[in-house]
Amino acid sequence: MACDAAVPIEKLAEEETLSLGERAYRRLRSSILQGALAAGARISERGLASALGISAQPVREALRRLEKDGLVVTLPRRGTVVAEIGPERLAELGRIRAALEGVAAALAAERMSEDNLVTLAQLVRQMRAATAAADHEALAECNERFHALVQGATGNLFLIRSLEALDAYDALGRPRALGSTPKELPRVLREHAAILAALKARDATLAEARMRAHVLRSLVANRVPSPAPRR
Amino acid sequence: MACDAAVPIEKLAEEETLSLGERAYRRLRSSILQGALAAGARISERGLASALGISAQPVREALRRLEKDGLVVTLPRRGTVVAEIGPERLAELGRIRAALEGVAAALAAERMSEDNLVTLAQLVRQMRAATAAADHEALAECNERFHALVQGATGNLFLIRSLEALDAYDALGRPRALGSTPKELPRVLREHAAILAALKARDATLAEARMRAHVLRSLVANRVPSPAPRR
DNA sequence: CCCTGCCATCTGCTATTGCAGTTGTCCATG
DNA sequence: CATGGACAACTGCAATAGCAGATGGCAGGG
Repeated sequence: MACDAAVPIEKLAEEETLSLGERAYRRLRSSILQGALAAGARISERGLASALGISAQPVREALRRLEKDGLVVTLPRRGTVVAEIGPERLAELGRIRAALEGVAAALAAERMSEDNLVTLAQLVRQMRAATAAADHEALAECNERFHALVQGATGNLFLIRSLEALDAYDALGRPRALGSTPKELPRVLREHAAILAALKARDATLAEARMRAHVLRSLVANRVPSPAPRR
Repeated sequence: MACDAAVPIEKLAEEETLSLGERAYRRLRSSILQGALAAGARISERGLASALGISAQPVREALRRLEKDGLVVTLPRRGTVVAEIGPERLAELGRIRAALEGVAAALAAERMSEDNLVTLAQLVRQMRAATAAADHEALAECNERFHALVQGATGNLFLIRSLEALDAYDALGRPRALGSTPKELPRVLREHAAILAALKARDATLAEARMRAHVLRSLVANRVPSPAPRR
């Protein structure tokens, strides 16, 4: 079966063979998340289609998926607009995220592979170095990989998808203002280490509690100055 | 603006003016949930379209939405099949549900209206009567309304949608086997009363803990005999 | 008899076309 | 000048037609 082919087609095919609807979805999603499409902006199926150089069908499909994500709302026969999300809703979603990440940690504690635990330990070491060097960028990436690994270890698609959707909300509600905290770096490192310890010990309850508290603390640390308590 | 119309169009229009895609989605979803479309069954866009007497487009749209729900998986260029869900996944989803319902209870404790609390109290009274009469049917309905009210009181769309999706999974994984527990009726009543008390006291932490424990207990009570621990 | 290659058929996917409801504008009218 | 109604330009929605890729059976060569 074509053993002569020495070039690994599979790699580059990842981005090229995706359906147009899929590509439109990802592109639109990132546009919204990065703020290129501000909240409340009106979107037209046809207009967007011609802008992307494709038909209206895939665009419509992408919009439907974004609607399921809650990033967009469609008014029948009137138009589609980018969803808006207030600070109070964002706080609620943060609490939901904390709960879900907690469950993810609990599941991971029960069934995470030893290999994954080793990888997590490596990540924590990298975080320690990044913290010492005050490298916010590296720390943020390690943090992301840490959480992604824990979530992925659960193997639970529903959980992963829900957290991805929450990520989207999070990025949507916090427009461009995620400058990592200045002196909170040691706390982040310490908490991840503690979570890792609980995972290694296969203590689901402890892992859940620590993960949940960690996420909650990170949320209050990262939040914008204040919604200026109106009324 | 057409003030002469004395007939409330809005009511019956609910089912008639829905888009074909929306109707196809609901119909397919209920078919899957009720077991008419068994897990693993193959679905064809064209076939289903002709069966429903509509075009393939709305059907495709419905399938995409179901895919987002996790009720269906699509293999590119090969076909679409109804998702299968094993008992272990079901248990995981139960824990996720418990966590989410816990957060819902916490949010509800903080912002639930007094009217809603009164309604909940009425529901608990009805549950007491149903328990005394051993009316499983009525108890189940009260239970559903209780939880729906708590969830709705949060006003959080993401939370509500996630729990709806979990309901779907639940119904999918537990095919026709939800005969309420025989002698667990008093426990259900007691726990709901306790949750209501915490909500009345506006104690978010307590409400969350009680709701979560309640859901977890209901899950282990309702679960099938045993997945027969293999290995 | 078994394996290999081809081809009819089915699949999801995309483009094109047109329909029906909504909105905003412009002109005629009071 | 203000107001009401009709027309034009949108919008999302649906149907039709045809594309490329995947599958299963069938025939031909080993």
